[in-house]
Amino acid sequence: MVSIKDVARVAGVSNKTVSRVVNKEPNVRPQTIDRVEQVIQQLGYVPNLSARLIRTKRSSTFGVMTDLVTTTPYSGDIMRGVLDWVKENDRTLLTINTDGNPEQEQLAWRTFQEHRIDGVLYVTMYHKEVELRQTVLPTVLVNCQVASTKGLLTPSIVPDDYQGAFDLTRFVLEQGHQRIAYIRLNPELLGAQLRYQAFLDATLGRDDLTIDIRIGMVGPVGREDNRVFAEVTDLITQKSPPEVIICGNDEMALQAFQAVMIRGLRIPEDISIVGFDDFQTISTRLHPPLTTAALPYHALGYQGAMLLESLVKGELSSIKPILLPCPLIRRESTISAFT
Amino acid sequence: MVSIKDVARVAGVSNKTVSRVVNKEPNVRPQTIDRVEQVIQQLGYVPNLSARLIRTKRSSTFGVMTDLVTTTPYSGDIMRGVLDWVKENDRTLLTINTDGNPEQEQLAWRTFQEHRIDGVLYVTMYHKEVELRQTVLPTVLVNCQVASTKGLLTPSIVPDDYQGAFDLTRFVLEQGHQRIAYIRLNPELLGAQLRYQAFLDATLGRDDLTIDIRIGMVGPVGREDNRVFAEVTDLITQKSPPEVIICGNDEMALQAFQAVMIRGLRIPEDISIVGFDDFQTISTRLHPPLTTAALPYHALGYQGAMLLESLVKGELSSIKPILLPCPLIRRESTISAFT
DNA sequence: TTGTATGCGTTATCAC
DNA sequence: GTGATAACGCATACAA
Repeated sequence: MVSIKDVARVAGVSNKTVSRVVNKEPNVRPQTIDRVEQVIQQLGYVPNLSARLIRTKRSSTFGVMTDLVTTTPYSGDIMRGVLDWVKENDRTLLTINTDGNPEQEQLAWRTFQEHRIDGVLYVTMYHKEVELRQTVLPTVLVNCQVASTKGLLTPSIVPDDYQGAFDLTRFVLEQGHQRIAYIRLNPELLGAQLRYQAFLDATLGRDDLTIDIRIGMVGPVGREDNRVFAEVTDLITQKSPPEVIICGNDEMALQAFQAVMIRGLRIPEDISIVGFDDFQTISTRLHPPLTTAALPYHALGYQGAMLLESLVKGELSSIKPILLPCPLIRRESTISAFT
Repeated sequence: MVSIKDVARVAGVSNKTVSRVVNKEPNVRPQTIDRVEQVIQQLGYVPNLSARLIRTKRSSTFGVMTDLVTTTPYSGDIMRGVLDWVKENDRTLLTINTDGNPEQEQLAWRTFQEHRIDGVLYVTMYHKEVELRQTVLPTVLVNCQVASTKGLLTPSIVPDDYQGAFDLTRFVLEQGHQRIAYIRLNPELLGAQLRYQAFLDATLGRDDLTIDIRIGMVGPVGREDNRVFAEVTDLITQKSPPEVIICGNDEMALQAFQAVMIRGLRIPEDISIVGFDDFQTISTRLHPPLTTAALPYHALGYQGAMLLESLVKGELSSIKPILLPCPLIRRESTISAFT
């Protein structure tokens, strides 16, 4: 492989001059620059970042550690966000999948150290609480947060499930609906708890409402027992069925749609349905398309990387978790009760 | 940062001896090994891979270059497959997203060279043909193949869309159906062409069949105009509607399901529906679950990495594209015409 | 404006 | 079995 010395020899200059040209340092005569660049082209010289790292101690590389336990495949957009930031900021990305396994995480930390990574993004594919064993390297949590108070030293960025669900519920109430069904997500998910709590808070003190709460899925994350279809079927065959069904997420909304359609009811004329996530393959492909709240996956990754950069540079002022809004996406699966 | 010299000094041995212990080379006394390992623990020494690379010229790192233009989010499983192989084989992975943009690809190749990557996986998120400008590094194509004959030098691994669609069609015929509708995918997709051709070949010469072919989506990949719902509605309101609808993929099957359900028809009693991809969020969440063919995403990534390893080692005998089967997944959205 | 000497953390060579 | 020393490709300090 051709090195800086080869270039220097052929160009008839010293190593240092080549180095200056490559790194665009000042104080080189334009003619010399030209000549050196010619030789670089001609020999196909490409600088060796590893050699540079030994001297500078800055790898300009971030590591991503992820569990890849996914509830919706769109969470892959987090990675996309990270990759986009990294590309725009001349860094590179080392990715390791640990399946959420502590032993594999241990190995991952070690690998990152061996590569002299500048910082680590600890990414989970669904919003959850984690226990962080070690942070030998500057670390930012993406889509997850530490439970214990001692972990407050690790900055994190998460979606604002509470705000999203609160806005969604308020929207439904503004539509004038009074008989409301709520299908809960797997309580194991942190997002499920936040969304449910927001629903309760947003409906608090409204005694004019009739609220029917069901549990849609239970069991270990990713392999849960799905009861949504049965629950919705039960709901709509009651004497006085709900006017609107709020589903814990879009995947559940898909189930609800089918249960309703098979019964010959129309959406939204007979019953309104809302989801959560804005899982596009579902939300935009349903007839009618789904009113939901969007999880800001791409932004989580992008801003998470940004956050890590400022952490690495020591420019981070506050350490408290950053909440990214989940905007209400209003589509045609909901209708006003007043019309 | 603590280096090999620090360990050597504290342990009272030479650099080389520490190196021997770290790399598990022979010819070191057990006692010496113990002592050195103690000091390594004590000082928290972690070898610097960059420094090692300078000497050995082997980075033990693969690069992944991907366009991330995705038709189904499950294609992320390709990355999962790659990550799994890489983890099991003590390599690390550098990922760059190019959005399929040639200029960004250029930069990506350069970055890989700067890092002295051992080999590159060129991954596309849907099965397509690509033009490869340069392969300065050992490269394997995953989920894509080169169009021109000169590109035959680059090994590739792709799903066998043809086989999958052929088997699926044969399965439908064995069920005894004679009035068949086929909803075509965006013809831009290579998979769409292969699947359609397989359907034609599998039904060739069967004049007892009534075949109705529709185009479900057209336009640029990822932003296409979706006409499936309208086409299926049209199909089933005809005088003699099809007994089975073969959809280009699962996402289209979702549309077909809704069009059929809204009309009050039952699946599969009144009409059978099949998809392609085994896009789980859809295929297992439909009622009834969908008969389809599975795209082997994980295997593409996993075996692609394997392929790259043998290419790098110079052990690759044949260069012709590897086809991975798309197995038939038989679920309840289809029924025999004889019952 | 340019060059020389030295050091980074590791492995390779060869001598002891 | 073990160690001294050179070498890898580059950057830094300093000299010219």
